Amino acid sequence: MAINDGLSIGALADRTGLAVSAIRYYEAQGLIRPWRNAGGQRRFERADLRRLSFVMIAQQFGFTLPQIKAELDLLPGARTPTKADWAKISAGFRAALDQRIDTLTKLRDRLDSCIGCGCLSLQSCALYNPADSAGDKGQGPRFLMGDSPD
Amino acid sequence: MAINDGLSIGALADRTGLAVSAIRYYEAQGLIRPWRNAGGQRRFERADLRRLSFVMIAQQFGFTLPQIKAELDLLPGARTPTKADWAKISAGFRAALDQRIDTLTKLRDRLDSCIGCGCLSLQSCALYNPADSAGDKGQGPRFLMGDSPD
DNA sequence: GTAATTGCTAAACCTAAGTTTAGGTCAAGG
DNA sequence: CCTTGACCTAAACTTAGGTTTAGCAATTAC
Repeated sequence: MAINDGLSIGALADRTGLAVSAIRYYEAQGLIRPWRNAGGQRRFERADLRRLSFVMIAQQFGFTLPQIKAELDLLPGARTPTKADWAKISAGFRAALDQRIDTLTKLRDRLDSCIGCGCLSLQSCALYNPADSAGDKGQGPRFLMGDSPD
Repeated sequence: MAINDGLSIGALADRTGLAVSAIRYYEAQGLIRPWRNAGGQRRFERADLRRLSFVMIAQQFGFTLPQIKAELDLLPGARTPTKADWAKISAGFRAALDQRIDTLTKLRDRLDSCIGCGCLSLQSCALYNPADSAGDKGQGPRFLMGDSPD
């Protein structure tokens, strides 16, 4: 082990389970800032383990890398999240999650009403509500089932 | 209006709300099969309105285009879904939706337990469960928070 | 009849979150 | 010293679901 401590990228990959390429990519996106040893290789602090864990968890909650970076950048001194930080941030995660569950639940309710009504050619199909989409695929269509107003 | 009936791609775009480019893309993916008029332009049947509506709804439920194509291809004679078809298919949608809601609900439960325990450096963090991920982003990491077994 | 609109194709471009490859360097063990 | 394995960069490639552009052809409107 080198006197000049710090984890190599491979060690960090082993301990987080991330691919080496992913860690380099996260650095390119500004999520971590390793220093370099004399030979130009990346060296990481132990705190980066927590930082990367935070990234992985936040991804599970559906946040994009830029959003996660924004969260991390908000921490004073760009520090790695502490327990107290976590309590604050996780409350936000909780809210985002509630919202997603709520959206899907409403979609399910609309589906249920649609199974019953067989609305494959109705003027206004409850199944399509652009403002409350589960998929968030762009702006989306305005009419359904060939029943646009003539 | 041409004697030789059928909708032009622009008319179909207007009635579905889809972009013309999206409709051509769906054709390239095999979701619709328009014929061509004497001048080589696409002409669509009115049934394609329903077909595209079906595609849009299925997308909301999180299905990919290949999956949607598979559903459509299963219909006898590759026909456009009828009311009876819809009842069958929508039951499958309902199940998929239930599953997604369930996954998110479990994630929320894990988050709740994690807010309380402040587990930012625990050996086994309930927040990471690769087999039940909300994001489905590949295989994912194996350890969290820098506590991989040494 | 002519201009404006709409349609055609093929290929390039877009985002997100990485992976892969090519060609070369560094570090550790014997 | 020498080999092997880990590491380096830059750029290209991947998937999904399309959009944009360029250069023409067909249709429609006046």
